[in-house]
Amino acid sequence: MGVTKASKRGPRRASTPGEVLDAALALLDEAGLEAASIRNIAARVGVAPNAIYTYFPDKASIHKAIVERLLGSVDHGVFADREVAWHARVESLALELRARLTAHPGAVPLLISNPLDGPRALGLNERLLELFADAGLDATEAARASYLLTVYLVGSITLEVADTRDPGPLPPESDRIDRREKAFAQTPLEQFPRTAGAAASMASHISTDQFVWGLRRLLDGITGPSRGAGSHSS
Amino acid sequence: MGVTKASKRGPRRASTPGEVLDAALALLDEAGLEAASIRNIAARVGVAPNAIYTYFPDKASIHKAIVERLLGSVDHGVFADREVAWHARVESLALELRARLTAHPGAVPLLISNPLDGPRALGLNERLLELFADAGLDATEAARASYLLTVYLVGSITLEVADTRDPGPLPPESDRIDRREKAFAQTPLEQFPRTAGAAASMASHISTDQFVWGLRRLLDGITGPSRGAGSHSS
DNA sequence: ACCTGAACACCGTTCAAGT
DNA sequence: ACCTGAACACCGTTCAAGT
Repeated sequence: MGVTKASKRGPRRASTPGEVLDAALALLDEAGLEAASIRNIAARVGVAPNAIYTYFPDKASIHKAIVERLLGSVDHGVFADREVAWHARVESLALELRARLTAHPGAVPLLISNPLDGPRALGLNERLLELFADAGLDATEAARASYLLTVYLVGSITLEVADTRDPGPLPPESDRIDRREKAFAQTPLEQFPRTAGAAASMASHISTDQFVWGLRRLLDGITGPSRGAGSHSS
Repeated sequence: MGVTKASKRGPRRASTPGEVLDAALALLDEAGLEAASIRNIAARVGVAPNAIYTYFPDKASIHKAIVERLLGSVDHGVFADREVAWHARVESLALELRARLTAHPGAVPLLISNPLDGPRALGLNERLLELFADAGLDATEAARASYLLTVYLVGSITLEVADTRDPGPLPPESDRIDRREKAFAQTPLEQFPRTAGAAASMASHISTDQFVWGLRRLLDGITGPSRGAGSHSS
Protein backbone atom coordinates (compact mmCIF):
# COMPACT_ATOMS: atom_id res chain seq x y z
CA MET A 1 0.00 0.00 0.00
CA GLY A 2 1.13 3.51 -0.73
CA VAL A 3 4.00 2.62 -3.05
CA THR A 4 4.62 5.49 -5.47
CA LYS A 5 4.58 4.60 -9.15
CA ALA A 6 8.26 5.21 -10.01
CA SER A 7 10.72 7.95 -10.85
CA LYS A 8 9.63 10.29 -13.62
CA ARG A 9 12.81 12.18 -14.31
CA GLY A 10 15.17 11.98 -17.21
CA PRO A 11 14.33 11.43 -20.89
CA ARG A 12 11.85 8.68 -19.99
CA ARG A 13 12.95 5.17 -20.81
CA ALA A 14 12.50 4.11 -24.39
CA SER A 15 11.68 0.63 -23.20
CA THR A 16 11.38 -1.60 -20.13
CA PRO A 17 13.23 -4.67 -18.85
CA GLY A 18 10.12 -6.66 -19.73
CA GLU A 19 10.24 -5.56 -23.34
CA VAL A 20 13.90 -6.50 -23.52
CA LEU A 21 12.99 -9.99 -22.32
CA ASP A 22 10.11 -10.14 -24.81
CA ALA A 23 12.53 -9.34 -27.61
CA ALA A 24 15.08 -11.87 -26.39
CA LEU A 25 12.50 -14.62 -26.07
CA ALA A 26 11.07 -13.84 -29.50
CA LEU A 27 14.51 -14.14 -31.07
CA LEU A 28 15.14 -17.35 -29.14
CA ASP A 29 11.87 -18.81 -30.41
CA GLU A 30 12.32 -17.71 -33.99
CA ALA A 31 15.98 -18.35 -34.62
CA GLY A 32 17.61 -20.03 -31.65
CA LEU A 33 20.20 -19.19 -29.06
CA GLU A 34 22.86 -17.58 -31.20
CA ALA A 35 20.34 -15.22 -32.78
CA ALA A 36 19.46 -13.80 -29.38
CA SER A 37 22.52 -11.56 -29.25
CA ILE A 38 22.59 -8.31 -27.35
CA ARG A 39 22.86 -6.51 -30.66
CA ASN A 40 19.85 -8.27 -32.16
CA ILE A 41 17.82 -7.72 -29.02
CA ALA A 42 18.68 -4.03 -29.09
CA ALA A 43 17.72 -3.76 -32.76
CA ARG A 44 14.35 -5.36 -32.06
CA VAL A 45 13.72 -3.09 -29.11
CA GLY A 46 14.73 -0.15 -31.29
CA VAL A 47 17.71 1.06 -29.36
CA ALA A 48 21.51 1.11 -29.64
CA PRO A 49 23.24 -2.11 -28.51
CA ASN A 50 24.85 -0.57 -25.47
CA ALA A 51 21.56 0.89 -24.25
CA ILE A 52 20.66 -2.66 -23.20
CA TYR A 53 23.12 -2.27 -20.36
CA THR A 54 20.72 0.25 -18.85
CA TYR A 55 18.30 -2.61 -18.22
CA PHE A 56 20.56 -5.56 -17.49
CA PRO A 57 24.18 -5.63 -16.32
CA ASP A 58 25.20 -8.28 -18.84
CA LYS A 59 24.01 -11.04 -21.13
CA ALA A 60 24.07 -13.70 -18.42
CA SER A 61 21.55 -11.75 -16.34
CA ILE A 62 19.18 -11.62 -19.32
CA HIS A 63 19.46 -15.38 -19.58
CA LYS A 64 18.70 -15.84 -15.90
CA ALA A 65 15.72 -13.51 -16.15
CA ILE A 66 14.30 -15.48 -19.07
CA VAL A 67 14.55 -18.75 -17.17
CA GLU A 68 12.84 -17.15 -14.19
CA ARG A 69 10.07 -15.83 -16.41
CA LEU A 70 9.44 -19.25 -17.92
CA LEU A 71 9.43 -20.94 -14.53
CA GLY A 72 7.14 -18.22 -13.27
CA SER A 73 4.62 -18.98 -15.99
CA VAL A 74 3.69 -22.37 -14.56
CA ASP A 75 0.23 -22.52 -13.10
CA HIS A 76 0.50 -23.55 -9.46
CA GLY A 77 -3.23 -24.01 -9.10
CA VAL A 78 -3.28 -27.38 -10.80
CA PHE A 79 -1.13 -29.20 -8.30
CA ALA A 80 -1.52 -27.10 -5.17
CA ASP A 81 -4.92 -28.65 -4.45
CA ARG A 82 -4.46 -30.99 -1.50
CA GLU A 83 -7.76 -32.73 -2.18
CA VAL A 84 -6.22 -34.41 -5.19
CA ALA A 85 -4.15 -37.58 -4.78
CA TRP A 86 -0.46 -36.73 -4.55
CA HIS A 87 0.48 -39.03 -7.42
CA ALA A 88 -1.76 -37.05 -9.72
CA ARG A 89 -0.45 -33.76 -8.37
CA VAL A 90 3.17 -34.65 -9.10
CA GLU A 91 2.14 -35.68 -12.58
CA SER A 92 0.36 -32.37 -13.13
CA LEU A 93 3.38 -30.43 -11.97
CA ALA A 94 5.73 -32.38 -14.21
CA LEU A 95 3.49 -32.09 -17.26
CA GLU A 96 2.91 -28.40 -16.67
CA LEU A 97 6.63 -27.72 -16.40
CA ARG A 98 7.41 -29.80 -19.44
CA ALA A 99 4.79 -27.96 -21.45
CA ARG A 100 6.04 -24.50 -20.42
CA LEU A 101 9.65 -25.30 -21.16
CA THR A 102 9.33 -27.22 -24.41
CA ALA A 103 7.18 -24.35 -25.69
CA HIS A 104 10.45 -22.39 -25.94
CA PRO A 105 13.08 -24.84 -27.16
CA GLY A 106 15.54 -22.03 -27.82
CA ALA A 107 15.50 -21.17 -24.13
CA VAL A 108 16.25 -24.69 -22.93
CA PRO A 109 20.03 -24.27 -23.24
CA LEU A 110 19.71 -21.36 -20.80
CA LEU A 111 17.77 -23.51 -18.37
CA ILE A 112 20.41 -26.17 -18.20
CA SER A 113 23.54 -24.03 -18.18
CA ASN A 114 22.71 -22.06 -15.04
CA PRO A 115 22.05 -23.35 -11.54
CA LEU A 116 18.33 -23.45 -10.73
CA ASP A 117 18.62 -21.07 -7.81
CA GLY A 118 16.27 -18.20 -8.67
CA PRO A 119 13.17 -17.48 -6.56
CA ARG A 120 10.84 -19.18 -9.06
CA ALA A 121 12.98 -22.30 -9.16
CA LEU A 122 13.13 -22.41 -5.37
CA GLY A 123 9.39 -21.87 -5.22
CA LEU A 124 8.74 -24.85 -7.45
CA ASN A 125 11.14 -26.94 -5.42
CA GLU A 126 9.19 -25.95 -2.33
CA ARG A 127 5.97 -27.16 -3.94
CA LEU A 128 7.59 -30.46 -4.79
CA LEU A 129 8.83 -30.94 -1.23
CA GLU A 130 5.34 -30.25 0.10
CA LEU A 131 3.97 -32.79 -2.30
CA PHE A 132 6.33 -35.51 -1.20
CA ALA A 133 5.69 -34.62 2.42
CA ASP A 134 1.99 -35.15 1.74
CA ALA A 135 2.95 -38.51 0.27
CA GLY A 136 4.39 -39.50 3.62
CA LEU A 137 8.10 -39.14 2.91
CA ASP A 138 10.35 -37.72 5.58
CA ALA A 139 12.50 -34.65 4.90
CA THR A 140 15.51 -36.56 3.63
CA GLU A 141 13.51 -38.82 1.37
CA ALA A 142 11.52 -35.88 0.06
CA ALA A 143 14.69 -33.97 -0.78
CA ARG A 144 16.08 -36.93 -2.68
CA ALA A 145 12.79 -37.54 -4.45
CA SER A 146 12.40 -33.93 -5.54
CA TYR A 147 15.95 -33.89 -6.85
CA LEU A 148 15.26 -37.12 -8.72
CA LEU A 149 12.22 -35.56 -10.33
CA THR A 150 14.19 -32.45 -11.29
CA VAL A 151 16.80 -34.68 -12.88
CA TYR A 152 14.09 -36.44 -14.83
CA LEU A 153 12.54 -33.21 -16.05
CA VAL A 154 15.84 -31.66 -17.07
CA GLY A 155 16.97 -34.84 -18.79
CA SER A 156 13.70 -35.32 -20.68
CA ILE A 157 13.53 -31.76 -21.88
CA THR A 158 17.18 -31.69 -22.83
CA LEU A 159 16.95 -34.82 -24.94
CA GLU A 160 13.70 -33.72 -26.48
CA VAL A 161 15.09 -30.45 -27.81
CA ALA A 162 18.53 -31.89 -28.63
CA ASP A 163 16.86 -34.33 -31.00
CA THR A 164 15.35 -31.52 -33.04
CA ARG A 165 18.36 -29.37 -33.76
CA ASP A 166 16.92 -26.56 -35.87
CA PRO A 167 15.56 -23.44 -34.18
CA GLY A 168 11.96 -22.42 -33.98
CA PRO A 169 9.08 -24.09 -32.17
CA LEU A 170 9.09 -27.87 -31.81
CA PRO A 171 7.25 -29.50 -34.70
CA PRO A 172 4.10 -31.44 -33.82
CA GLU A 173 4.75 -34.76 -32.10
CA SER A 174 3.57 -36.82 -35.05
CA ASP A 175 6.11 -35.17 -37.35
CA ARG A 176 8.90 -35.75 -34.91
CA ILE A 177 7.98 -39.39 -34.51
CA ASP A 178 8.02 -39.64 -38.26
CA ARG A 179 11.44 -38.11 -38.55
CA ARG A 180 12.81 -40.35 -35.83
CA GLU A 181 11.50 -43.41 -37.56
CA LYS A 182 13.19 -42.42 -40.79
CA ALA A 183 16.46 -41.69 -39.02
CA PHE A 184 16.42 -45.07 -37.31
CA ALA A 185 15.55 -46.85 -40.49
CA GLN A 186 18.96 -45.73 -41.72
CA THR A 187 20.97 -47.03 -38.79
CA PRO A 188 23.08 -49.99 -39.87
CA LEU A 189 21.22 -53.12 -38.84
CA GLU A 190 24.30 -55.35 -38.58
CA GLN A 191 26.11 -53.06 -36.20
CA PHE A 192 23.28 -52.04 -33.90
CA PRO A 193 20.61 -54.72 -34.32
CA ARG A 194 18.66 -53.94 -31.18
CA THR A 195 18.80 -50.19 -31.63
CA ALA A 196 17.60 -50.49 -35.19
CA GLY A 197 15.02 -53.09 -34.26
CA ALA A 198 13.64 -50.89 -31.54
CA ALA A 199 12.93 -48.15 -34.07
CA ALA A 200 9.18 -48.36 -33.64
CA SER A 201 9.32 -48.04 -29.87
CA MET A 202 12.04 -45.44 -30.06
CA ALA A 203 9.67 -43.20 -31.92
CA SER A 204 7.62 -42.95 -28.78
CA HIS A 205 10.58 -41.52 -26.89
CA ILE A 206 9.71 -38.02 -27.84
CA SER A 207 6.06 -38.40 -27.05
CA THR A 208 4.12 -37.40 -23.99
CA ASP A 209 3.34 -41.08 -23.47
CA GLN A 210 6.96 -41.90 -22.94
CA PHE A 211 7.34 -38.97 -20.58
CA VAL A 212 4.43 -40.07 -18.43
CA TRP A 213 5.54 -43.69 -18.51
CA GLY A 214 8.99 -42.78 -17.23
CA LEU A 215 7.53 -40.49 -14.62
CA ARG A 216 5.34 -43.26 -13.26
CA ARG A 217 8.18 -45.79 -13.16
CA LEU A 218 10.14 -43.25 -11.21
CA LEU A 219 7.37 -42.58 -8.72
CA ASP A 220 6.85 -46.31 -8.33
CA GLY A 221 10.53 -46.61 -7.51
CA ILE A 222 10.21 -43.99 -4.82
CA THR A 223 7.05 -45.05 -3.04
CA GLY A 224 6.44 -48.57 -4.20
CA PRO A 225 4.24 -49.64 -7.14
CA SER A 226 0.64 -48.44 -7.23
CA ARG A 227 0.69 -47.34 -3.60
CA GLY A 228 0.29 -43.78 -2.43
CA ALA A 229 1.16 -43.59 1.24
CA GLY A 230 4.70 -43.74 2.53
CA SER A 231 6.45 -46.92 3.51
CA HIS A 232 10.09 -48.06 3.60
CA SER A 233 13.20 -46.17 4.63
CA SER A 234 16.58 -45.93 2.85
CA MET B 1 45.24 -56.63 -42.44
CA GLY B 2 47.38 -55.08 -45.16
CA VAL B 3 46.20 -51.53 -44.78
CA THR B 4 48.91 -49.13 -46.00
CA LYS B 5 49.99 -46.45 -43.56
CA ALA B 6 48.63 -43.31 -45.33
CA SER B 7 49.44 -40.82 -48.08
CA LYS B 8 52.91 -39.30 -47.87
CA ARG B 9 52.62 -36.47 -50.35
CA GLY B 10 52.43 -32.74 -49.77
CA PRO B 11 54.16 -30.64 -47.10
CA ARG B 12 53.35 -33.25 -44.47
CA ARG B 13 50.65 -32.25 -42.02
CA ALA B 14 51.77 -30.09 -39.14
CA SER B 15 49.27 -31.87 -36.97
CA THR B 16 46.52 -34.51 -36.87
CA PRO B 17 42.81 -34.46 -36.17
CA GLY B 18 43.56 -36.18 -32.90
CA GLU B 19 45.87 -33.38 -31.79
CA VAL B 20 43.22 -30.83 -32.66
CA LEU B 21 40.80 -32.67 -30.39
CA ASP B 22 43.44 -32.89 -27.67
CA ALA B 23 43.89 -29.13 -27.83
CA ALA B 24 40.16 -28.49 -27.81
CA LEU B 25 39.56 -30.79 -24.86
CA ALA B 26 42.45 -29.24 -22.93
CA LEU B 27 40.99 -25.77 -23.43
CA LEU B 28 37.56 -27.05 -22.46
CA ASP B 29 38.96 -28.53 -19.27
CA GLU B 30 41.08 -25.55 -18.34
CA ALA B 31 38.84 -22.64 -19.18
CA GLY B 32 35.42 -23.82 -20.30
CA LEU B 33 33.38 -23.78 -23.46
CA GLU B 34 33.94 -20.25 -24.68
CA ALA B 35 37.71 -20.61 -24.38
CA ALA B 36 37.66 -23.52 -26.82
CA SER B 37 37.42 -21.28 -29.87
CA ILE B 38 38.79 -22.25 -33.23
CA ARG B 39 41.36 -19.52 -32.87
CA ASN B 40 42.54 -20.70 -29.46
CA ILE B 41 42.63 -24.30 -30.62
CA ALA B 42 44.74 -23.28 -33.61
CA ALA B 43 47.11 -21.30 -31.41
CA ARG B 44 47.62 -24.30 -29.13
CA VAL B 45 48.21 -26.61 -32.05
CA GLY B 46 50.65 -24.04 -33.44
CA VAL B 47 48.91 -23.25 -36.69
CA ALA B 48 46.93 -20.43 -38.29
CA PRO B 49 43.21 -20.37 -37.35
CA ASN B 50 41.98 -21.28 -40.80
CA ALA B 51 44.31 -24.29 -41.01
CA ILE B 52 41.92 -26.03 -38.62
CA TYR B 53 39.51 -26.32 -41.53
CA THR B 54 41.94 -28.80 -43.05
CA TYR B 55 41.05 -31.21 -40.25
CA PHE B 56 37.40 -30.47 -39.56
CA PRO B 57 34.76 -28.80 -41.75
CA ASP B 58 33.49 -26.56 -38.96
CA LYS B 59 33.29 -26.03 -35.24
CA ALA B 60 30.21 -28.20 -34.81
CA SER B 61 32.05 -31.22 -36.19
CA ILE B 62 34.81 -30.71 -33.62
CA HIS B 63 32.16 -30.72 -30.91
CA LYS B 64 30.64 -33.94 -32.20
CA ALA B 65 34.05 -35.57 -32.41
CA ILE B 66 34.81 -34.66 -28.80
CA VAL B 67 31.55 -36.18 -27.61
CA GLU B 68 32.30 -39.33 -29.55
CA ARG B 69 35.79 -39.50 -28.07
CA LEU B 70 34.44 -39.22 -24.53
CA LEU B 71 31.76 -41.82 -25.13
CA GLY B 72 34.37 -44.03 -26.73
CA SER B 73 36.51 -43.90 -23.60
CA VAL B 74 34.06 -45.90 -21.52
CA ASP B 75 35.27 -49.36 -20.63
CA HIS B 76 32.75 -51.89 -21.97
CA GLY B 77 34.40 -54.75 -20.14
CA VAL B 78 32.87 -53.92 -16.78
CA PHE B 79 29.28 -54.43 -17.79
CA ALA B 80 29.55 -56.74 -20.78
CA ASP B 81 30.08 -59.75 -18.50
CA ARG B 82 26.87 -61.76 -18.60
CA GLU B 83 27.86 -63.74 -15.50
CA VAL B 84 27.18 -60.68 -13.38
CA ALA B 85 23.63 -59.86 -12.25
CA TRP B 86 22.02 -57.39 -14.66
CA HIS B 87 21.19 -54.92 -11.91
CA ALA B 88 24.87 -54.60 -11.08
CA ARG B 89 25.77 -54.36 -14.75
CA VAL B 90 23.43 -51.43 -15.36
CA GLU B 91 24.87 -49.75 -12.31
CA SER B 92 28.41 -50.25 -13.59
CA LEU B 93 27.51 -48.80 -16.97
CA ALA B 94 25.83 -45.77 -15.43
CA LEU B 95 28.67 -45.09 -13.01
CA GLU B 96 31.29 -45.53 -15.70
CA LEU B 97 29.51 -43.11 -18.01
CA ARG B 98 29.00 -40.58 -15.26
CA ALA B 99 32.67 -40.77 -14.32
CA ARG B 100 33.86 -40.31 -17.91
CA LEU B 101 31.60 -37.36 -18.57
CA THR B 102 31.92 -35.43 -15.32
CA ALA B 103 35.69 -35.71 -15.72
CA HIS B 104 35.29 -33.09 -18.46
CA PRO B 105 32.66 -30.64 -17.25
CA GLY B 106 33.50 -28.18 -20.01
CA ALA B 107 32.46 -30.77 -22.57
CA VAL B 108 29.07 -31.47 -21.03
CA PRO B 109 27.34 -28.62 -22.87
CA LEU B 110 28.44 -30.29 -26.11
CA LEU B 111 26.98 -33.59 -24.99
CA ILE B 112 23.56 -32.16 -24.36
CA SER B 113 23.25 -29.81 -27.31
CA ASN B 114 23.67 -32.43 -30.01
CA PRO B 115 21.59 -35.53 -30.67
CA LEU B 116 23.27 -38.68 -29.37
CA ASP B 117 23.44 -40.34 -32.76
CA GLY B 118 27.13 -41.06 -33.30
CA PRO B 119 28.43 -44.65 -33.54
CA ARG B 120 29.71 -44.61 -29.95
CA ALA B 121 26.39 -43.37 -28.61
CA LEU B 122 24.53 -46.00 -30.62
CA GLY B 123 26.96 -48.65 -29.41
CA LEU B 124 26.27 -47.79 -25.79
CA ASN B 125 22.55 -47.80 -26.46
CA GLU B 126 22.96 -51.25 -27.93
CA ARG B 127 24.68 -52.46 -24.75
CA LEU B 128 21.87 -51.06 -22.66
CA LEU B 129 19.24 -52.79 -24.75
CA GLU B 130 21.10 -56.08 -24.41
CA LEU B 131 21.22 -55.57 -20.68
CA PHE B 132 17.50 -55.01 -20.38
CA ALA B 133 16.84 -57.96 -22.65
CA ASP B 134 18.88 -60.08 -20.26
CA ALA B 135 16.69 -58.69 -17.50
CA GLY B 136 13.68 -60.21 -19.19
CA LEU B 137 12.14 -57.11 -20.74
CA ASP B 138 10.65 -57.33 -24.21
CA ALA B 139 11.83 -55.06 -27.01
CA THR B 140 9.37 -52.25 -26.32
CA GLU B 141 9.97 -52.24 -22.59
CA ALA B 142 13.71 -52.38 -23.11
CA ALA B 143 13.60 -49.40 -25.46
CA ARG B 144 11.63 -47.36 -22.95
CA ALA B 145 13.86 -48.43 -20.09
CA SER B 146 17.06 -47.55 -21.94
CA TYR B 147 15.65 -44.17 -22.85
CA LEU B 148 14.68 -43.61 -19.23
CA LEU B 149 18.20 -44.41 -18.13
CA THR B 150 19.64 -42.05 -20.73
CA VAL B 151 17.36 -39.31 -19.46
CA TYR B 152 18.56 -39.97 -15.95
CA LEU B 153 22.21 -39.84 -16.93
CA VAL B 154 21.85 -36.68 -18.98
CA GLY B 155 19.80 -34.97 -16.29
CA SER B 156 22.16 -35.93 -13.48
CA ILE B 157 25.27 -34.83 -15.29
CA THR B 158 23.66 -31.61 -16.48
CA LEU B 159 22.57 -30.57 -13.00
CA GLU B 160 25.88 -31.59 -11.52
CA VAL B 161 27.93 -29.36 -13.79
CA ALA B 162 25.36 -26.54 -13.86
CA ASP B 163 25.68 -26.23 -10.09
CA THR B 164 29.38 -25.53 -10.35
CA ARG B 165 29.48 -22.72 -12.88
CA ASP B 166 33.18 -21.91 -13.10
CA PRO B 167 35.35 -23.73 -15.63
CA GLY B 168 38.02 -26.25 -14.85
CA PRO B 169 37.71 -29.73 -13.34
CA LEU B 170 34.94 -30.36 -10.82
CA PRO B 171 36.17 -29.73 -7.28
CA PRO B 172 36.22 -32.73 -4.93
CA GLU B 173 32.79 -33.83 -3.77
CA SER B 174 33.37 -32.72 -0.16
CA ASP B 175 34.09 -29.15 -1.29
CA ARG B 176 31.00 -29.05 -3.45
CA ILE B 177 28.83 -30.32 -0.62
CA ASP B 178 30.33 -27.63 1.54
CA ARG B 179 29.57 -24.92 -0.94
CA ARG B 180 26.01 -26.13 -1.39
CA GLU B 181 25.44 -26.09 2.31
CA LYS B 182 26.59 -22.50 2.53
CA ALA B 183 24.44 -21.46 -0.40
CA PHE B 184 21.37 -23.05 1.10
CA ALA B 185 22.08 -21.53 4.48
CA GLN B 186 21.44 -18.20 2.79
CA THR B 187 18.08 -19.06 1.23
CA PRO B 188 15.33 -17.11 2.98
CA LEU B 189 13.79 -19.44 5.54
CA GLU B 190 10.40 -17.76 5.65
CA GLN B 191 9.86 -18.00 1.92
CA PHE B 192 11.12 -21.50 1.25
CA PRO B 193 11.02 -23.31 4.58
CA ARG B 194 11.24 -26.83 3.24
CA THR B 195 13.95 -26.04 0.72
CA ALA B 196 16.05 -24.32 3.38
CA GLY B 197 15.31 -27.03 5.92
CA ALA B 198 16.37 -29.72 3.53
CA ALA B 199 19.80 -28.13 3.21
CA ALA B 200 21.59 -31.03 4.81
CA SER B 201 20.02 -33.62 2.54
CA MET B 202 20.34 -31.34 -0.47
CA ALA B 203 24.09 -31.43 -0.02
CA SER B 204 24.00 -35.08 -0.95
CA HIS B 205 22.46 -34.23 -4.31
CA ILE B 206 25.79 -33.80 -5.93
CA SER B 207 27.24 -36.93 -4.44
CA THR B 208 27.68 -40.35 -5.92
CA ASP B 209 25.35 -41.64 -3.20
CA GLN B 210 22.46 -39.60 -4.52
CA PHE B 211 23.23 -40.74 -8.05
CA VAL B 212 23.16 -44.41 -7.09
CA TRP B 213 20.06 -43.95 -4.94
CA GLY B 214 18.16 -42.41 -7.84
CA LEU B 215 19.40 -45.04 -10.22
CA ARG B 216 18.11 -47.81 -7.96
CA ARG B 217 14.73 -46.17 -7.48
CA LEU B 218 14.48 -45.97 -11.21
CA LEU B 219 15.41 -49.59 -11.78
CA ASP B 220 12.95 -50.61 -9.07
CA GLY B 221 10.29 -48.69 -10.94
CA ILE B 222 11.07 -50.57 -14.12
CA THR B 223 11.33 -54.14 -12.90
CA GLY B 224 9.75 -54.07 -9.46
CA PRO B 225 11.57 -53.59 -6.17
CA SER B 226 14.48 -55.91 -5.35
CA ARG B 227 13.52 -58.37 -8.10
CA GLY B 228 15.62 -59.15 -11.11
CA ALA B 229 13.54 -61.10 -13.60
CA GLY B 230 10.90 -59.57 -15.81
CA SER B 231 7.28 -59.29 -14.83
CA HIS B 232 4.42 -56.95 -15.82
CA SER B 233 3.56 -55.51 -19.21
CA SER B 234 2.51 -52.00 -20.29
C1' DA C 1 18.83 9.28 -16.00
C1' DC C 2 19.06 7.57 -20.27
C1' DC C 3 20.83 7.12 -24.78
C1' DT C 4 24.41 7.48 -28.59
C1' DG C 5 28.77 6.74 -31.67
C1' DA C 6 33.00 4.93 -31.65
C1' DA C 7 36.16 1.81 -30.26
C1' DC C 8 38.39 -2.63 -28.26
C1' DA C 9 39.25 -7.24 -28.25
C1' DC C 10 37.32 -10.90 -29.69
C1' DC C 11 34.48 -14.58 -32.78
C1' DG C 12 33.71 -18.36 -37.15
C1' DT C 13 34.50 -18.70 -41.78
C1' DT C 14 36.03 -17.70 -46.65
C1' DC C 15 39.21 -16.62 -50.26
C1' DA C 16 43.21 -15.86 -52.93
C1' DA C 17 47.82 -16.83 -52.75
C1' DG C 18 51.99 -19.30 -51.72
C1' DT C 19 54.84 -23.97 -51.37
C1' DA D 1 47.95 -31.21 -50.18
C1' DC D 2 48.56 -28.18 -46.79
C1' DC D 3 49.26 -23.77 -44.86
C1' DT D 4 49.20 -18.53 -44.69
C1' DG D 5 47.60 -13.41 -44.47
C1' DA D 6 43.93 -10.69 -45.11
C1' DA D 7 39.36 -9.83 -45.04
C1' DC D 8 34.14 -10.19 -43.90
C1' DA D 9 30.47 -10.05 -40.99
C1' DC D 10 29.69 -10.71 -36.74
C1' DC D 11 30.15 -10.82 -31.19
C1' DG D 12 29.94 -8.60 -25.80
C1' DT D 13 31.34 -4.77 -23.45
C1' DT D 14 33.37 -0.10 -22.27
C1' DC D 15 33.94 4.78 -22.53
C1' DA D 16 33.36 9.52 -23.44
C1' DA D 17 29.99 12.47 -24.91
C1' DG D 18 25.44 14.38 -25.54
C1' DT D 19 20.45 15.61 -23.62
